[in-house]
Amino acid sequence: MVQGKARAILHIDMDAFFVSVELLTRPELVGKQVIVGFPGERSVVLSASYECRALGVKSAMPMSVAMRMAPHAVIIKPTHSLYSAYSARIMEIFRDITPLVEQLSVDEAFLDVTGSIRRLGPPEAIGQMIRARLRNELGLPASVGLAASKFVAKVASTGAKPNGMLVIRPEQTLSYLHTLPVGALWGVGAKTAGVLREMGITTVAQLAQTPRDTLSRKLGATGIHLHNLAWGLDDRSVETEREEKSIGAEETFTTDLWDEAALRREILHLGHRVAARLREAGKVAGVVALKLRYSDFSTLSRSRTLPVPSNAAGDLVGAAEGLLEKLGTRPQAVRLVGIRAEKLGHAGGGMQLSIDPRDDNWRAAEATMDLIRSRFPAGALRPASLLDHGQNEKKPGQPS
DNA sequence: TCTGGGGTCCTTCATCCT
DNA sequence: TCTGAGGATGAAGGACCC
Repeated sequence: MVQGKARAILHIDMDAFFVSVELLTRPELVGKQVIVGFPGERSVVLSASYECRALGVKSAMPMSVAMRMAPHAVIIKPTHSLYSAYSARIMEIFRDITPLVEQLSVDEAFLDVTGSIRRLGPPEAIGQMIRARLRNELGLPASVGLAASKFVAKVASTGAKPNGMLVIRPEQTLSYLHTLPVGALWGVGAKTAGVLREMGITTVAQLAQTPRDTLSRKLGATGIHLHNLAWGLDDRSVETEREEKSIGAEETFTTDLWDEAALRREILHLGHRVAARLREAGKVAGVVALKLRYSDFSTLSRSRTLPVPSNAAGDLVGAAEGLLEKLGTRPQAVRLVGIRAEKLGHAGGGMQLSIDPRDDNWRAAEATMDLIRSRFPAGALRPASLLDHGQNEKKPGQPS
């Protein structure tokens, strides 16, 4: 909703972020077809250079399809630690401009620069300044959208790609939005687009002209939300604080798995990964969820509330194994297994009490493992039950 | 073409409690 | 003691995003 003095919201989105970071150390690949992702059969494209995108390659596309579309592309395995490091430097630059930064992911954020105008000049100039700093200080291209609301700013940055800036003034909002397909709206994916198509709606303009009741009947609250967006109504503010609501880990096997023991080993492995991340974040889990995906891609999840919130791997693994047992025999081979910690609380507020002294020993052992992990490379330490087992189930290049 | 891994949010259904 | 309504909560699944 644009009322009174219009806000100045920037949405900044790095261009082909993973690829751009990799090219910093491989300048010979600039201007070439480059894909970041695992070359394995079951992986997907994480990021593609614009030279690849011109051939139809997109993020999240199966790697096998991408390689067919761009057979000469150079494939680079991802270096997530590097992307995190650059992400931190990008966010530093943003916070140098304004404290009102809402980080959406490693490579994009909203900035409310309404209060920075007196100090730094008009928002257009601030946007260009940020792009220049990203380019000069980090060597990374970014696209910027400027509008009076988060949603329109995001749409604008998409329209600005690659390496550009698009300003949508309040009075231009509707004429711009109504030129777009419904898929441009945040929250319209393949399914919702399909429902809308069946209703004869393929553009934002058509969506805007559809009665709210009709949309509500078909799509529930989503329909009302989309109708608001189609009229440019979005008064959400830039949120600087965000608390994690869940922490999880999952693994897709190179070949689908029937072997019970191998499945349990993976659950043990994932449980330790999740528990370590919980401890690192100073959190405890109130609920543990187990996720299985079968050969036919059908997915099921089961969850269990822990008697006492915990961040000990033993507790997470125990709950996940209990859920697995409750499922009984599996109708198909398993393609993916995952564990997620939910209903997170702060660790330490109420230290877990246990009647079993062995629990304290385990917790002490896990705290020691955290310490060793922090000083030595990842993967140097793992539970004994994971040694010399199950290596063939892992995807190539995946840490274990 | 055949689908990763990390998340968030929403809807629906079941269960418990008053 | 039985029954039904309605709210709160938990569990499961789906859709979506990057």
